[in-house]
Amino acid sequence: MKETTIAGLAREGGVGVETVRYYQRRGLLGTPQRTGGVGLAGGIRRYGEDDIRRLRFIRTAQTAGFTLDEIRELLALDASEDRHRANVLARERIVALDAKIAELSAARASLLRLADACGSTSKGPCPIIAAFEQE
Amino acid sequence: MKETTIAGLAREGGVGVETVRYYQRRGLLGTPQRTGGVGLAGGIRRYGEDDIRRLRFIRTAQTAGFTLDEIRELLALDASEDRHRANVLARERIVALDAKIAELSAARASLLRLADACGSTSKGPCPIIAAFEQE
DNA sequence: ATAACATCCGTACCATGGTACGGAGTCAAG
DNA sequence: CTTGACTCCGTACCATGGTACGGATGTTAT
Repeated sequence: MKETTIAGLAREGGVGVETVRYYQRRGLLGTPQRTGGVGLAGGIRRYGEDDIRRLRFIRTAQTAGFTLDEIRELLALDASEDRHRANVLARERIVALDAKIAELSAARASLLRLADACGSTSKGPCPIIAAFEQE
Repeated sequence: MKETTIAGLAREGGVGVETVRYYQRRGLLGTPQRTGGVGLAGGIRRYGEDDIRRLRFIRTAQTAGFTLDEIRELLALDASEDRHRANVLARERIVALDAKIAELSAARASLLRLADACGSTSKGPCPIIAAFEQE
């Protein structure tokens, strides 16, 4: 069973150590028991595969546009029986995502107009503002 | 010739007055000469169609993922002869946009898997983390 | 000409998502 | 058994893109 330290976890998740710690503070990742440690103090926390999966999930959920607070809810839901709530959150996000994708596609079209207009050999200023006007 | 105050400009651009003022501070919008005003002080600034177009451009450029600093550069470029620079910026952003659109599409697929898995009638927890795992 | 409302501007504050610092403790190698 | 790298934790700081406050001044309707 592969166990690692916070640095290993961060590496596996493609983030920095400080970011892992930040997620812990925000309640997205747990803080395992410290191992070793003399008496009351010290010791190092060890992380396993579950933590890595969890961290990776956080990153991909972020790309889906969930905020860290929403991701915290999703993570709580993952273990709960509330399938309905999970379903609602997913569908809401799909709608938002579709809107965002449409928006970006429109922006892409504008940029293509811009690049075309400013790629030609003719002289003079490039009408940047105008290129966005037919949105 | 339709002239308006900052509140009208903000309304036309779909933003708040404070946001307009923020863009002015950031150098994205100008501050026209104050009209009226007794002696050295006071007077109200008036805005025209150009300002409205400029403000709308800022908003749509933001949806294309440009930062306010980049938008400031675009606005400066709009009047300049540097067609090449404009072209480069546009093409760079198209590449970034394509990547972002692909990312969002992948996230959408994950969410659809999630909604499917959690929409079924069966009981138990909904595997939210797992639904994102085949990315 | 006065009340009611807008503008102007500086400054402060906010949310989000981190990133950095520094002192104390821990651990493995030589 | 010391040196060097890493961990832990609290706290501070950062960038981005705003939002709010408040006093002085300007404008407009009655």
